[in-house]
Amino acid sequence: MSKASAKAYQAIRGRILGGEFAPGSRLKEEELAEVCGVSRTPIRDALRTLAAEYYVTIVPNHGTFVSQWTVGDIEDIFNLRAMLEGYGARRAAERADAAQTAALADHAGAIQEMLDRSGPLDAELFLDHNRRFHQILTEAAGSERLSLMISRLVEQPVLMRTALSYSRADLQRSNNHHLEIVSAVRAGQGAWAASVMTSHIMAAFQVFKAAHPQLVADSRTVALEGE
Amino acid sequence: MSKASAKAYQAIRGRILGGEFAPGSRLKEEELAEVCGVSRTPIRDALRTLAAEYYVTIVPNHGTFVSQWTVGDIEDIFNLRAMLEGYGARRAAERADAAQTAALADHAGAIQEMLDRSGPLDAELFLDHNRRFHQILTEAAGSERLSLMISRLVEQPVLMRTALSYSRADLQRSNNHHLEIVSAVRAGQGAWAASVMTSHIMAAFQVFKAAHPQLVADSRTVALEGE
DNA sequence: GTCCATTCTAATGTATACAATACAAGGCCC
DNA sequence: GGGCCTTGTATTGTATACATTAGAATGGAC
Repeated sequence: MSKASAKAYQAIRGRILGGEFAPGSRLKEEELAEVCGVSRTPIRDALRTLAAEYYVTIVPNHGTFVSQWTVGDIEDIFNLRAMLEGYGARRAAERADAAQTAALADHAGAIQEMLDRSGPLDAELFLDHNRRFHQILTEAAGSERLSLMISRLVEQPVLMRTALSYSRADLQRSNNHHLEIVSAVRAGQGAWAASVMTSHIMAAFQVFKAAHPQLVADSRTVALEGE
Repeated sequence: MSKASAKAYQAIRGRILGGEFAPGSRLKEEELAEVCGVSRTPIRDALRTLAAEYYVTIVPNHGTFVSQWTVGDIEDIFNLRAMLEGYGARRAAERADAAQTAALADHAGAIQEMLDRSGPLDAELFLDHNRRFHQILTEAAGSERLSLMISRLVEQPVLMRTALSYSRADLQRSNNHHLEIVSAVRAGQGAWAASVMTSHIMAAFQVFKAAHPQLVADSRTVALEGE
Protein backbone atom coordinates (compact mmCIF):
# COMPACT_ATOMS: atom_id res chain seq x y z
CA MET A 1 0.00 0.00 0.00
CA SER A 2 1.13 3.48 -0.69
CA LYS A 3 2.01 6.28 1.68
CA ALA A 4 -1.31 7.98 2.35
CA SER A 5 -3.33 4.77 2.13
CA ALA A 6 -0.96 3.02 4.51
CA LYS A 7 -1.06 5.97 6.88
CA ALA A 8 -4.85 5.92 6.88
CA TYR A 9 -4.92 2.15 7.30
CA GLN A 10 -2.56 2.26 10.29
CA ALA A 11 -4.41 5.15 11.89
CA ILE A 12 -7.87 3.62 11.55
CA ARG A 13 -6.75 0.13 12.51
CA GLY A 14 -4.90 1.49 15.52
CA ARG A 15 -7.97 3.34 16.71
CA ILE A 16 -10.13 0.26 16.32
CA LEU A 17 -7.60 -1.81 18.26
CA GLY A 18 -7.31 0.90 20.89
CA GLY A 19 -11.03 0.98 21.41
CA GLU A 20 -11.30 4.59 20.29
CA PHE A 21 -13.60 3.44 17.52
CA ALA A 22 -16.07 1.20 19.32
CA PRO A 23 -17.56 -1.93 17.75
CA GLY A 24 -20.73 -1.10 15.88
CA SER A 25 -19.91 2.57 15.58
CA ARG A 26 -20.13 4.29 12.26
CA LEU A 27 -17.02 5.58 10.57
CA LYS A 28 -17.58 8.70 8.49
CA GLU A 29 -15.11 9.13 5.68
CA GLU A 30 -14.76 12.87 6.05
CA GLU A 31 -14.03 12.67 9.78
CA LEU A 32 -11.46 9.95 9.15
CA ALA A 33 -9.89 12.09 6.46
CA GLU A 34 -9.51 14.93 8.92
CA VAL A 35 -8.10 12.70 11.65
CA CYS A 36 -5.64 10.98 9.34
CA GLY A 37 -4.60 14.13 7.53
CA VAL A 38 -5.31 12.74 4.08
CA SER A 39 -8.15 13.07 1.62
CA ARG A 40 -11.14 10.75 1.35
CA THR A 41 -9.65 8.74 -1.50
CA PRO A 42 -6.96 6.88 0.50
CA ILE A 43 -9.45 6.63 3.36
CA ARG A 44 -11.81 4.69 1.13
CA ASP A 45 -8.87 2.55 0.06
CA ALA A 46 -7.99 1.76 3.65
CA LEU A 47 -11.60 0.95 4.51
CA ARG A 48 -11.79 -1.54 1.63
CA THR A 49 -8.68 -3.26 2.96
CA LEU A 50 -10.00 -3.28 6.52
CA ALA A 51 -13.23 -4.79 5.23
CA ALA A 52 -11.27 -7.60 3.57
CA GLU A 53 -9.67 -8.23 6.96
CA TYR A 54 -13.07 -8.25 8.71
CA TYR A 55 -12.26 -5.19 10.81
CA VAL A 56 -15.14 -3.19 9.38
CA THR A 57 -18.30 -3.84 7.42
CA ILE A 58 -19.19 -1.62 4.50
CA VAL A 59 -22.88 -1.16 3.77
CA PRO A 60 -23.20 0.33 0.29
CA ASN A 61 -24.68 3.79 0.11
CA HIS A 62 -25.05 3.79 3.85
CA GLY A 63 -21.76 3.72 5.68
CA THR A 64 -18.89 1.80 7.20
CA PHE A 65 -19.20 0.23 10.64
CA VAL A 66 -16.67 -1.26 13.02
CA SER A 67 -17.31 -5.01 13.15
CA GLN A 68 -18.95 -6.35 16.25
CA TRP A 69 -17.47 -9.34 17.99
CA THR A 70 -19.39 -11.86 20.01
CA VAL A 71 -17.92 -14.61 22.11
CA GLY A 72 -19.04 -17.06 19.45
CA ASP A 73 -16.96 -15.13 16.93
CA ILE A 74 -13.84 -15.58 19.01
CA GLU A 75 -14.30 -19.33 19.22
CA ASP A 76 -15.05 -19.27 15.52
CA ILE A 77 -11.77 -17.49 14.77
CA PHE A 78 -9.77 -20.02 16.78
CA ASN A 79 -11.54 -22.91 15.05
CA LEU A 80 -10.87 -21.44 11.63
CA ARG A 81 -7.27 -20.78 12.54
CA ALA A 82 -6.86 -24.34 13.83
CA MET A 83 -8.12 -25.70 10.52
CA LEU A 84 -6.27 -23.35 8.21
CA GLU A 85 -2.96 -23.33 10.07
CA GLY A 86 -3.21 -27.10 10.51
CA TYR A 87 -3.64 -27.46 6.77
CA GLY A 88 -0.78 -25.03 6.24
CA ALA A 89 1.48 -27.02 8.53
CA ARG A 90 0.68 -30.20 6.63
CA ARG A 91 1.54 -28.60 3.31
CA ALA A 92 4.67 -27.03 4.79
CA ALA A 93 5.91 -30.38 6.07
CA GLU A 94 5.40 -31.80 2.60
CA ARG A 95 7.24 -29.08 0.73
CA ALA A 96 9.47 -26.92 2.94
CA ASP A 97 12.98 -26.44 1.60
CA ALA A 98 16.16 -26.61 3.66
CA ALA A 99 16.37 -22.85 4.21
CA GLN A 100 12.80 -22.64 5.47
CA THR A 101 13.29 -25.62 7.77
CA ALA A 102 16.46 -24.06 9.16
CA ALA A 103 14.69 -20.73 9.72
CA LEU A 104 11.88 -22.47 11.60
CA ALA A 105 14.43 -24.23 13.80
CA ASP A 106 16.22 -20.94 14.42
CA HIS A 107 13.14 -19.14 15.67
CA ALA A 108 11.99 -22.03 17.85
CA GLY A 109 15.54 -22.31 19.17
CA ALA A 110 15.70 -18.60 19.95
CA ILE A 111 12.48 -18.79 21.90
CA GLN A 112 13.80 -21.82 23.79
CA GLU A 113 16.93 -19.90 24.76
CA MET A 114 14.79 -17.09 26.12
CA LEU A 115 12.81 -19.59 28.17
CA ASP A 116 15.93 -21.31 29.46
CA ARG A 117 17.35 -18.06 30.79
CA SER A 118 16.00 -17.07 34.17
CA GLY A 119 14.50 -13.66 34.81
CA PRO A 120 11.81 -11.79 32.92
CA LEU A 121 11.68 -12.30 29.17
CA ASP A 122 11.36 -9.74 26.45
CA ALA A 123 7.71 -9.99 25.44
CA GLU A 124 8.15 -8.08 22.18
CA LEU A 125 11.04 -10.26 21.11
CA PHE A 126 9.06 -13.35 21.96
CA LEU A 127 6.07 -12.14 19.94
CA ASP A 128 8.34 -11.35 17.03
CA HIS A 129 9.93 -14.81 16.94
CA ASN A 130 6.52 -16.40 17.32
CA ARG A 131 5.03 -14.32 14.54
CA ARG A 132 7.88 -15.08 12.18
CA PHE A 133 7.75 -18.79 12.95
CA HIS A 134 4.13 -18.91 11.90
CA GLN A 135 4.81 -16.68 8.93
CA ILE A 136 7.62 -18.87 7.58
CA LEU A 137 5.52 -21.96 8.07
CA THR A 138 2.67 -20.39 6.16
CA GLU A 139 5.01 -19.33 3.36
CA ALA A 140 6.44 -22.84 3.19
CA ALA A 141 2.91 -24.11 2.60
CA GLY A 142 3.18 -22.49 -0.81
CA SER A 143 -0.40 -21.29 -1.16
CA GLU A 144 -0.94 -17.62 -1.75
CA ARG A 145 -4.63 -17.97 -0.98
CA LEU A 146 -3.97 -19.78 2.28
CA SER A 147 -1.42 -17.15 3.32
CA LEU A 148 -3.93 -14.39 2.68
CA MET A 149 -6.75 -16.20 4.46
CA ILE A 150 -4.62 -16.88 7.51
CA SER A 151 -3.13 -13.40 7.71
CA ARG A 152 -6.59 -11.89 7.49
CA LEU A 153 -7.59 -14.02 10.47
CA VAL A 154 -4.45 -13.74 12.58
CA GLU A 155 -4.41 -9.97 12.35
CA GLN A 156 -7.63 -9.94 14.28
CA PRO A 157 -7.41 -7.77 17.38
CA VAL A 158 -8.64 -10.34 19.86
CA LEU A 159 -5.80 -12.67 18.95
CA MET A 160 -2.97 -10.25 18.51
CA ARG A 161 -1.49 -10.13 21.95
CA THR A 162 -2.84 -13.31 23.45
CA ALA A 163 0.69 -14.49 24.12
CA LEU A 164 1.17 -11.74 26.69
CA SER A 165 -1.23 -13.51 29.04
CA TYR A 166 0.73 -16.77 28.84
CA SER A 167 2.29 -18.16 31.97
CA ARG A 168 5.85 -19.47 31.73
CA ALA A 169 4.47 -23.01 31.59
CA ASP A 170 2.09 -22.01 28.80
CA LEU A 171 4.98 -20.48 26.88
CA GLN A 172 7.04 -23.63 27.31
CA ARG A 173 4.20 -25.79 26.04
CA SER A 174 3.70 -23.41 23.15
CA ASN A 175 7.35 -23.69 22.18
CA ASN A 176 7.29 -27.44 22.64
CA HIS A 177 4.71 -27.35 19.87
CA HIS A 178 7.03 -25.22 17.75
CA LEU A 179 9.91 -27.62 18.29
CA GLU A 180 7.72 -30.61 17.52
CA ILE A 181 6.52 -28.96 14.33
CA VAL A 182 10.14 -28.50 13.29
CA SER A 183 10.66 -32.23 13.84
CA ALA A 184 7.57 -33.06 11.82
CA VAL A 185 8.68 -30.76 9.00
CA ARG A 186 12.18 -32.29 9.03
CA ALA A 187 10.59 -35.73 8.81
CA GLY A 188 8.23 -34.60 6.07
CA GLN A 189 5.29 -35.89 8.08
CA GLY A 190 2.37 -33.68 7.08
CA ALA A 191 -0.25 -35.32 9.27
CA TRP A 192 1.99 -35.00 12.31
CA ALA A 193 2.67 -31.33 11.66
CA ALA A 194 -1.02 -30.63 11.14
CA SER A 195 -1.94 -32.40 14.34
CA VAL A 196 0.59 -30.51 16.43
CA MET A 197 -0.44 -27.21 14.91
CA THR A 198 -4.09 -27.88 15.70
CA SER A 199 -3.10 -28.62 19.28
CA HIS A 200 -1.07 -25.43 19.29
CA ILE A 201 -4.05 -23.27 18.35
CA MET A 202 -6.46 -25.14 20.60
CA ALA A 203 -4.10 -24.63 23.54
CA ALA A 204 -3.92 -20.95 22.69
CA PHE A 205 -7.71 -20.77 22.80
CA GLN A 206 -7.66 -22.41 26.22
CA VAL A 207 -5.19 -19.85 27.55
CA PHE A 208 -7.25 -17.09 26.02
CA LYS A 209 -10.40 -18.39 27.69
CA ALA A 210 -8.63 -18.58 31.05
CA ALA A 211 -7.37 -15.02 30.67
CA HIS A 212 -10.80 -13.71 29.73
CA PRO A 213 -13.30 -15.72 31.78
CA GLN A 214 -16.13 -13.28 31.29
CA LEU A 215 -15.86 -13.58 27.53
CA VAL A 216 -16.72 -17.24 27.38
CA ALA A 217 -19.32 -17.08 30.12
CA ASP A 218 -21.95 -15.18 28.17
CA SER A 219 -22.66 -14.35 24.57
CA ARG A 220 -22.94 -10.59 24.56
CA THR A 221 -20.96 -8.43 22.21
CA VAL A 222 -17.56 -7.70 23.59
CA ALA A 223 -15.25 -4.81 23.01
CA LEU A 224 -12.08 -5.39 21.07
CA GLU A 225 -8.90 -5.95 22.95
CA GLY A 226 -6.81 -2.83 23.29
CA GLU A 227 -3.08 -2.45 23.27
CA MET B 1 -21.68 -2.11 -4.22
CA SER B 2 -22.99 0.84 -6.07
CA LYS B 3 -23.96 1.24 -9.68
CA ALA B 4 -20.71 2.17 -11.40
CA SER B 5 -18.55 0.04 -9.10
CA ALA B 6 -20.82 -2.96 -9.61
CA LYS B 7 -20.81 -2.39 -13.37
CA ALA B 8 -17.02 -2.27 -13.38
CA TYR B 9 -16.79 -5.34 -11.14
CA GLN B 10 -19.10 -7.37 -13.37
CA ALA B 11 -17.35 -6.25 -16.54
CA ILE B 12 -13.84 -7.01 -15.32
CA ARG B 13 -14.80 -10.26 -13.65
CA GLY B 14 -16.66 -11.36 -16.75
CA ARG B 15 -13.67 -10.69 -18.94
CA ILE B 16 -11.38 -12.61 -16.60
CA LEU B 17 -13.79 -15.54 -16.57
CA GLY B 18 -14.17 -15.35 -20.33
CA GLY B 19 -10.44 -15.50 -20.83
CA GLU B 20 -10.34 -12.08 -22.48
CA PHE B 21 -8.02 -10.95 -19.71
CA ALA B 22 -5.44 -13.72 -19.57
CA PRO B 23 -3.84 -14.89 -16.32
CA GLY B 24 -0.73 -12.91 -15.54
CA SER B 25 -1.70 -10.04 -17.80
CA ARG B 26 -1.60 -6.51 -16.50
CA LEU B 27 -4.80 -4.54 -16.09
CA LYS B 28 -4.39 -0.82 -16.67
CA GLU B 29 -6.90 1.31 -14.87
CA GLU B 30 -7.41 3.78 -17.67
CA GLU B 31 -8.07 1.07 -20.25
CA LEU B 32 -10.53 -0.60 -17.91
CA ALA B 33 -12.24 2.73 -17.35
CA GLU B 34 -12.71 3.15 -21.08
CA VAL B 35 -13.96 -0.41 -21.56
CA CYS B 36 -16.39 -0.19 -18.65
CA GLY B 37 -17.57 3.29 -19.43
CA VAL B 38 -16.87 4.65 -15.96
CA SER B 39 -14.07 6.67 -14.43
CA ARG B 40 -11.01 5.26 -12.71
CA THR B 41 -12.45 5.65 -9.22
CA PRO B 42 -15.03 2.83 -9.40
CA ILE B 43 -12.49 0.80 -11.38
CA ARG B 44 -10.09 0.99 -8.46
CA ASP B 45 -12.94 0.02 -6.17
CA ALA B 46 -13.75 -3.03 -8.26
CA LEU B 47 -10.10 -4.07 -8.41
CA ARG B 48 -9.86 -3.95 -4.60
CA THR B 49 -12.88 -6.23 -4.36
CA LEU B 50 -11.51 -8.60 -6.99
CA ALA B 51 -8.22 -8.71 -5.09
CA ALA B 52 -10.11 -9.73 -1.93
CA GLU B 53 -11.62 -12.56 -3.97
CA TYR B 54 -8.19 -13.60 -5.31
CA TYR B 55 -9.10 -12.81 -8.91
CA VAL B 56 -6.34 -10.26 -9.25
CA THR B 57 -3.18 -9.29 -7.43
CA ILE B 58 -2.43 -5.66 -6.79
CA VAL B 59 1.21 -4.67 -6.63
CA PRO B 60 1.41 -1.20 -5.06
CA ASN B 61 2.72 1.54 -7.32
CA HIS B 62 3.18 -0.97 -10.07
CA GLY B 63 -0.08 -2.42 -11.31
CA THR B 64 -2.82 -4.98 -11.08
CA PHE B 65 -2.39 -8.44 -12.56
CA VAL B 66 -4.83 -11.24 -13.26
CA SER B 67 -4.03 -14.04 -10.84
CA GLN B 68 -2.27 -17.04 -12.24
CA TRP B 69 -3.59 -20.49 -11.49
CA THR B 70 -1.53 -23.60 -11.29
CA VAL B 71 -2.84 -27.13 -10.97
CA GLY B 72 -1.68 -27.09 -7.37
CA ASP B 73 -3.87 -24.05 -6.78
CA ILE B 74 -6.93 -25.91 -7.96
CA GLU B 75 -6.31 -28.80 -5.60
CA ASP B 76 -5.63 -26.21 -2.92
CA ILE B 77 -8.99 -24.56 -3.51
CA PHE B 78 -10.84 -27.85 -3.26
CA ASN B 79 -8.99 -28.72 -0.06
CA LEU B 80 -9.76 -25.36 1.48
CA ARG B 81 -13.39 -25.65 0.42
CA ALA B 82 -13.61 -29.15 1.88
CA MET B 83 -12.36 -27.86 5.23
CA LEU B 84 -14.34 -24.66 5.37
CA GLU B 85 -17.61 -26.04 4.05
CA GLY B 86 -17.21 -29.10 6.26
CA TYR B 87 -16.81 -26.83 9.24
CA GLY B 88 -19.78 -24.79 8.06
CA ALA B 89 -21.93 -27.90 7.73
CA ARG B 90 -21.03 -28.93 11.27
CA ARG B 91 -22.00 -25.55 12.64
CA ALA B 92 -25.16 -25.53 10.54
CA ALA B 93 -26.24 -28.92 11.88
CA GLU B 94 -25.75 -27.59 15.38
CA ARG B 95 -27.73 -24.40 14.95
CA ALA B 96 -29.99 -24.39 11.89
CA ASP B 97 -33.56 -23.29 12.62
CA ALA B 98 -36.68 -24.93 11.27
CA ALA B 99 -37.04 -22.56 8.33
CA GLN B 100 -33.46 -23.09 7.20
CA THR B 101 -33.77 -26.86 7.53
CA ALA B 102 -36.97 -26.78 5.49
CA ALA B 103 -35.34 -24.64 2.81
CA LEU B 104 -32.44 -27.07 2.56
CA ALA B 105 -34.86 -29.96 2.16
CA ASP B 106 -36.77 -28.02 -0.49
CA HIS B 107 -33.75 -27.41 -2.67
CA ALA B 108 -32.45 -30.97 -2.34
CA GLY B 109 -35.97 -32.21 -3.08
CA ALA B 110 -36.27 -30.00 -6.14
CA ILE B 111 -33.00 -31.34 -7.51
CA GLN B 112 -34.16 -34.88 -6.86
CA GLU B 113 -37.36 -34.26 -8.81
CA MET B 114 -35.31 -33.01 -11.72
CA LEU B 115 -33.20 -36.17 -11.59
CA ASP B 116 -36.23 -38.44 -11.34
CA ARG B 117 -37.74 -36.96 -14.46
CA SER B 118 -36.38 -38.45 -17.66
CA GLY B 119 -35.00 -36.32 -20.45
CA PRO B 120 -32.45 -33.55 -20.36
CA LEU B 121 -32.36 -31.42 -17.26
CA ASP B 122 -32.19 -27.68 -16.99
CA ALA B 123 -28.57 -27.02 -16.12
CA GLU B 124 -29.13 -23.43 -15.02
CA LEU B 125 -31.94 -24.44 -12.70
CA PHE B 126 -29.81 -27.20 -11.27
CA LEU B 127 -26.92 -24.84 -10.66
CA ASP B 128 -29.26 -22.39 -8.99
CA HIS B 129 -30.71 -24.94 -6.57
CA ASN B 130 -27.24 -26.21 -5.83
CA ARG B 131 -25.88 -22.75 -5.22
CA ARG B 132 -28.73 -21.84 -2.90
CA PHE B 133 -28.45 -25.08 -0.98
CA HIS B 134 -24.83 -24.31 -0.17
CA GLN B 135 -25.66 -20.70 0.51
CA ILE B 136 -28.40 -21.52 3.02
CA LEU B 137 -26.17 -24.04 4.73
CA THR B 138 -23.42 -21.46 5.04
CA GLU B 139 -25.86 -18.90 6.41
CA ALA B 140 -27.13 -21.42 8.93
CA ALA B 141 -23.57 -21.82 10.17
CA GLY B 142 -23.97 -18.33 11.60
CA SER B 143 -20.46 -17.06 11.00
CA GLU B 144 -20.07 -13.94 8.93
CA ARG B 145 -16.36 -14.55 8.56
CA LEU B 146 -16.88 -18.11 7.37
CA SER B 147 -19.52 -16.98 4.87
CA LEU B 148 -17.14 -14.42 3.44
CA MET B 149 -14.23 -16.83 3.30
CA ILE B 150 -16.27 -19.49 1.55
CA SER B 151 -17.90 -17.12 -0.91
CA ARG B 152 -14.51 -15.72 -1.83
CA LEU B 153 -13.38 -19.26 -2.62
CA VAL B 154 -16.50 -20.59 -4.29
CA GLU B 155 -16.71 -17.68 -6.70
CA GLN B 156 -13.47 -18.83 -8.19
CA PRO B 157 -13.72 -19.34 -11.94
CA VAL B 158 -12.34 -22.86 -12.03
CA LEU B 159 -15.10 -24.06 -9.74
CA MET B 160 -18.03 -22.11 -11.01
CA ARG B 161 -19.42 -24.40 -13.63
CA THR B 162 -17.92 -27.67 -12.60
CA ALA B 163 -21.38 -29.16 -12.24
CA LEU B 164 -21.92 -28.89 -16.00
CA SER B 165 -19.43 -31.67 -16.56
CA TYR B 166 -21.24 -34.03 -14.17
CA SER B 167 -22.71 -37.22 -15.53
CA ARG B 168 -26.21 -38.16 -14.42
CA ALA B 169 -24.69 -40.62 -11.93
CA ASP B 170 -22.40 -37.91 -10.60
CA LEU B 171 -25.36 -35.61 -10.16
CA GLN B 172 -27.29 -38.31 -8.32
CA ARG B 173 -24.39 -38.92 -5.97
CA SER B 174 -24.03 -35.20 -5.45
CA ASN B 175 -27.68 -34.90 -4.49
CA ASN B 176 -27.45 -37.98 -2.30
CA HIS B 177 -24.94 -35.95 -0.36
CA HIS B 178 -27.37 -33.04 -0.20
CA LEU B 179 -30.15 -35.30 1.06
CA GLU B 180 -27.84 -36.89 3.62
CA ILE B 181 -26.77 -33.46 4.84
CA VAL B 182 -30.42 -32.57 5.35
CA SER B 183 -30.78 -35.71 7.46
CA ALA B 184 -27.70 -34.81 9.48
CA VAL B 185 -28.94 -31.27 10.02
CA ARG B 186 -32.38 -32.57 11.07
CA ALA B 187 -30.65 -34.89 13.54
CA GLY B 188 -28.39 -32.11 14.77
CA GLN B 189 -25.36 -34.29 14.11
CA GLY B 190 -22.54 -31.86 13.29
CA ALA B 191 -19.82 -34.44 12.76
CA TRP B 192 -22.03 -36.36 10.33
CA ALA B 193 -22.89 -33.24 8.36
CA ALA B 194 -19.22 -32.22 8.21
CA SER B 195 -18.17 -35.64 7.03
CA VAL B 196 -20.74 -35.78 4.25
CA MET B 197 -19.87 -32.28 3.13
CA THR B 198 -16.20 -33.15 2.94
CA SER B 199 -17.10 -36.16 0.82
CA HIS B 200 -19.25 -33.90 -1.31
CA ILE B 201 -16.39 -31.55 -2.11
CA MET B 202 -13.85 -34.35 -2.57
CA ALA B 203 -16.21 -36.06 -5.03
CA ALA B 204 -16.54 -32.78 -6.89
CA PHE B 205 -12.76 -32.59 -7.15
CA GLN B 206 -12.69 -36.10 -8.57
CA VAL B 207 -15.24 -35.19 -11.23
CA PHE B 208 -13.30 -32.05 -12.00
CA LYS B 209 -10.09 -34.02 -12.41
CA ALA B 210 -11.80 -36.50 -14.72
CA ALA B 211 -13.20 -33.67 -16.82
CA HIS B 212 -9.83 -31.93 -17.06
CA PRO B 213 -7.23 -34.71 -17.24
CA GLN B 214 -4.50 -32.46 -18.61
CA LEU B 215 -4.81 -30.17 -15.62
CA VAL B 216 -3.78 -32.72 -13.06
CA ALA B 217 -1.13 -34.33 -15.22
CA ASP B 218 1.36 -31.50 -15.06
CA SER B 219 1.95 -28.41 -13.00
CA ARG B 220 2.04 -25.64 -15.55
CA THR B 221 -0.07 -22.55 -15.26
CA VAL B 222 -3.49 -23.10 -16.73
CA ALA B 223 -5.92 -20.67 -18.20
CA LEU B 224 -9.07 -19.89 -16.28
CA GLU B 225 -12.22 -21.72 -17.18
CA GLY B 226 -14.45 -19.76 -19.52
CA GLU B 227 -18.20 -19.58 -19.68
C1' DG C 1 -53.61 13.39 16.19
C1' DT C 2 -51.69 10.38 12.86
C1' DC C 3 -50.08 9.21 8.53
C1' DC C 4 -48.12 10.30 4.26
C1' DA C 5 -45.67 13.12 1.06
C1' DT C 6 -42.17 16.43 0.25
C1' DT C 7 -38.13 18.77 0.98
C1' DC C 8 -33.79 19.24 3.05
C1' DT C 9 -29.45 17.68 4.59
C1' DA C 10 -25.65 14.92 5.33
C1' DA C 11 -23.25 11.22 3.81
C1' DT C 12 -21.46 8.13 0.22
C1' DG C 13 -20.47 7.52 -4.83
C1' DT C 14 -18.27 9.36 -9.05
C1' DA C 15 -15.50 12.15 -12.12
C1' DT C 16 -11.58 14.77 -13.22
C1' DA C 17 -7.31 17.18 -12.51
C1' DC C 18 -2.90 16.97 -10.43
C1' DA C 19 1.21 14.67 -7.94
C1' DA C 20 4.38 11.12 -7.21
C1' DT C 21 6.42 7.00 -8.45
C1' DA C 22 8.68 3.42 -11.17
C1' DC C 23 10.43 1.75 -15.22
C1' DA C 24 12.93 2.48 -19.61
C1' DA C 25 15.77 4.68 -22.76
C1' DG C 26 19.37 7.48 -23.79
C1' DG C 27 23.53 9.80 -22.91
C1' DC C 28 27.60 10.53 -20.26
C1' DC C 29 31.61 9.26 -17.74
C1' DC C 30 35.10 6.01 -16.76
C1' DG D 1 32.52 -0.79 -24.62
C1' DG D 2 30.22 -1.30 -20.27
C1' DG D 3 28.14 0.53 -16.33
C1' DC D 4 25.79 4.17 -14.14
C1' DC D 5 23.38 8.27 -13.81
C1' DT D 6 19.88 11.32 -15.72
C1' DT D 7 15.86 12.37 -17.90
C1' DG D 8 11.40 11.19 -19.98
C1' DT D 9 7.16 8.85 -20.08
C1' DA D 10 3.54 5.97 -18.70
C1' DT D 11 0.84 4.51 -14.81
C1' DT D 12 -0.64 4.50 -10.31
C1' DG D 13 -1.70 7.42 -6.16
C1' DT D 14 -4.00 11.54 -4.22
C1' DA D 15 -6.88 15.58 -3.84
C1' DT D 16 -10.92 18.11 -4.75
C1' DA D 17 -15.28 19.24 -6.81
C1' DC D 18 -19.64 17.51 -8.14
C1' DA D 19 -23.65 13.94 -8.37
C1' DT D 20 -26.52 10.83 -6.15
C1' DT D 21 -28.62 8.54 -2.66
C1' DA D 22 -30.80 7.55 1.82
C1' DG D 23 -32.58 9.17 5.95
C1' DA D 24 -34.74 12.66 8.80
C1' DA D 25 -37.48 16.34 9.70
C1' DT D 26 -41.24 19.13 8.62
C1' DG D 27 -45.40 20.35 6.73
C1' DG D 28 -49.93 19.37 5.12
C1' DA D 29 -54.06 16.66 4.53
C1' DC D 30 -57.39 13.56 6.27
